[in-house]
Amino acid sequence: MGEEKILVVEDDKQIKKFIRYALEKEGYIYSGADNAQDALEILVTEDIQLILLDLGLPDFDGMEVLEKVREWADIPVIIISSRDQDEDKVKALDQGADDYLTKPFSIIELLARIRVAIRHINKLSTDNLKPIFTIGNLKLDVENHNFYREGERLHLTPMEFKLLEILFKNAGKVLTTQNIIRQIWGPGYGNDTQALRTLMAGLRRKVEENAAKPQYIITEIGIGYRLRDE
Amino acid sequence: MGEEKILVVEDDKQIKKFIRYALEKEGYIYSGADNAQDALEILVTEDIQLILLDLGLPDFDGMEVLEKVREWADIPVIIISSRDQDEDKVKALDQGADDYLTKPFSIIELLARIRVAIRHINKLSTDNLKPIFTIGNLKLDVENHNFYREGERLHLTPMEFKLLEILFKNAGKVLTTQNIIRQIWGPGYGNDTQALRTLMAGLRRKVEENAAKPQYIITEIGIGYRLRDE
DNA sequence: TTACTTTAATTAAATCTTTATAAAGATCAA
DNA sequence: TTGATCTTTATAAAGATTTAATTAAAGTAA
Repeated sequence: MGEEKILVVEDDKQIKKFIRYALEKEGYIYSGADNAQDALEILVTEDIQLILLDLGLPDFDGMEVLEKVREWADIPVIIISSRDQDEDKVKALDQGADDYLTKPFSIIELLARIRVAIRHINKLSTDNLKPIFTIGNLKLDVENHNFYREGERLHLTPMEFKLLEILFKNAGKVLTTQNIIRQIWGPGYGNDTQALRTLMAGLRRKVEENAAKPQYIITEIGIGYRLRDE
Repeated sequence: MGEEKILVVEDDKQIKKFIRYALEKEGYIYSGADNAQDALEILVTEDIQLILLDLGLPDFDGMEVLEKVREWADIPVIIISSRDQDEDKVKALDQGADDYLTKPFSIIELLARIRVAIRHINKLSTDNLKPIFTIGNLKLDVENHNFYREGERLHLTPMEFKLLEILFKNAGKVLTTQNIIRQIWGPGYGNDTQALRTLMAGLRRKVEENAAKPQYIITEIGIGYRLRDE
């Protein structure tokens, strides 16, 4: 999130500076062009995720840039223009622009519309929001709620799954029993370490080859547990 | 193309009439609601492709409609509002709206922005278009609304079909009961897991050889259901 | 009507908690 | 270092609780 590279095509230095400041503050990577020629150059050499395009450029009309981009890629394009005629907006939007802002515009609106555009591309690429953890021959797919050992899917109870997820999220680190208990049973739960031990025994029976000699879930006596992560 | 059904949520009869005329002239199918209540009602009963939403509604705030819709589906929403404060725009766009137009707006700009939104959903749906699902000896033809087991066509009730479609679309993943309920009955529906269980029993009787030992629709106790996908 | 959906009641199953006991590790005096 | 003792952890099994499946009956809409 927030690491998208945005190309700003605008000849007014003042406005460009202003936009650059706002974008970088939000965590985006900025790239700038003063004219159509440079913009197209940057587009083929850099990995741009979104374009902010002014229509009034010194060399070509911004519409030509839009046309060239659309021949070639589906990068979202937000037009920023001083032309406020409806016909201009319609033409640009039908030419493939994703949004159209008229100058002067507020920077918070611009940023919100950038977020909308990025949401759209993320939906296209069907990003996996939740990670898939893999350690040794164990695999935990949190998104789809699946656990595999040596490629074979094994059933975990809800609490076993939750416990294993906590361990995976902190792989390599030692978690205190109290910490784990609080994460599973919530705060206000007594220090019922016995319940955790029982749960742990059941989980180990499924995770480990030999539960008596754990290879993954290591006990740190007097402290808690740790998932081996080499 | 041009046969999308558009829901217009707006209490001003004048504006609604105006928009209706424009939409129908463009070949869209019009559907109208005066308030939030009716809007949600229509959303669960009709197959809506796009929503034009006024924020100033008589019963609830339009933002609540937006929130409910987003809990449940990815239908594009274009806000049409007389509130022209930047903060309102940012809030709505971040809440999941796809565009924001301030009244008074020109009808040609509205139509252009509708075309942009529809372009987006068409891009989404052509990328992951799978009209006929097959798993084991089950076949689901969503396009023609047919279900086959071992080549033999079986009748499913509308809700059974919808449920099976959801399962097929997420084959291999575990779907929570709450998630399934929302997808079938729509937003604002209580956590009536019992209705789902009954529906599931009926579906299993048709899908499974032996409903007592399901081979396809697996129960993940404490979580939800999963369609086996190997 | 007829087919479908929802509600309700009963039965069944899986999961969670508790308890008892065994095993492993730590401590300390001689 | 050794062995007695205490502390901590592991496992198994019984009981309690939660969750799901099934069936039948009542309500709804075409």
